[in-house]
Amino acid sequence: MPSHPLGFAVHDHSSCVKSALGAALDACADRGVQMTPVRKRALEILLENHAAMGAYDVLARLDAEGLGSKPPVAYRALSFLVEQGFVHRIELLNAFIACAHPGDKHDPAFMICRTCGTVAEARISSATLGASAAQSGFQIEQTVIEAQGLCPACQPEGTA
Amino acid sequence: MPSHPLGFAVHDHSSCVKSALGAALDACADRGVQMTPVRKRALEILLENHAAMGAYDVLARLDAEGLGSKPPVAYRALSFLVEQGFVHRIELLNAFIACAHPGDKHDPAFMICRTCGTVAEARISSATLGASAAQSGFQIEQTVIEAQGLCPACQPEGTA
DNA sequence: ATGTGTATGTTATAACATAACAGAAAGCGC
DNA sequence: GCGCTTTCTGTTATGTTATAACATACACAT
Repeated sequence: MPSHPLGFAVHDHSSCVKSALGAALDACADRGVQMTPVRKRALEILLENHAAMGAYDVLARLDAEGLGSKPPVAYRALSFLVEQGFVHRIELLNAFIACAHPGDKHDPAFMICRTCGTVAEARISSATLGASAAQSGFQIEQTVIEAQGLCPACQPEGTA
Repeated sequence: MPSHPLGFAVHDHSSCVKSALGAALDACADRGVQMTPVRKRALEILLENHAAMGAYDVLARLDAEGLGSKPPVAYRALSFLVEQGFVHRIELLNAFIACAHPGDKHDPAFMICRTCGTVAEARISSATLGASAAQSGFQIEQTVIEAQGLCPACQPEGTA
């Protein structure tokens, strides 16, 4: 059982990095967009880190490798990756995380542990929100669904 | 029809301000917390404005009235109001808005128009998210549910 | 070779947020 | 009243996140 759909469990990390990167490269080819060195490295950094990172954290690593030292470099790469669906932005943390379900574009949902900072991406439907929107005539383009709380590992004994 | 549950319609504004303020004062009395002048005025500003405002926008108004000119003044008042459930923070906008359903604490959901900036608070259940969380053992403490898109008034003709 | 589109490099600054400490005001026990 | 504690406010300084604006490079087509 190399991976868990909800992210709070162990998994085969190096293989998940490789497959996600491969999927991203394929998607770029399909869509006719460019996976340039900065963009690719930014994605790798997020995939390897496997946790939410601030834009300036990503920038620091890019800088260490000579790939750019100014904020716009990081923000532009991250914007591209988010647009393409390879990376998600987590509003509650002002941070970014590599997508756990690469390949298909989707609206993500996250569970964020306030103790250890672990972020798990969940697949959920936003049907409830959609129904509410339809009722009022609102046309949804993007949804943000984030929960903060305690992950299984950080809960006091007997509370889980 | 003075008000609409989803916020994209007209309503009796001055009465909604008064009733929300009254509900907040009552809640403070019940809970033994203080609705000080700065806090009260910050809430009134948000209620009167009836739209999402940045912390610095609120601060500018407080400053104009001699109630404080430094960022911590605004952030402290807003933190208090959010804690008490009188105001919600909108992560997508880094902004604050007076609660549309004062009195009972709840996890809010928002629909945000990207054209006119109008924000509507919706009552929705986060049951879907709750189920996903329960499955993985995650203990939710707070949820953020925000949708961005086009409100009825900003949609191109024939699209609604 | 020139134009066009896309991506990168850089400067500067805008916008959002908090740590840390000092002072004032309110409540309480005595 | 007096001293104590708690809570709230005032202020300085700084930290963190994000973007506008403009210059340069590069790739590809005509």
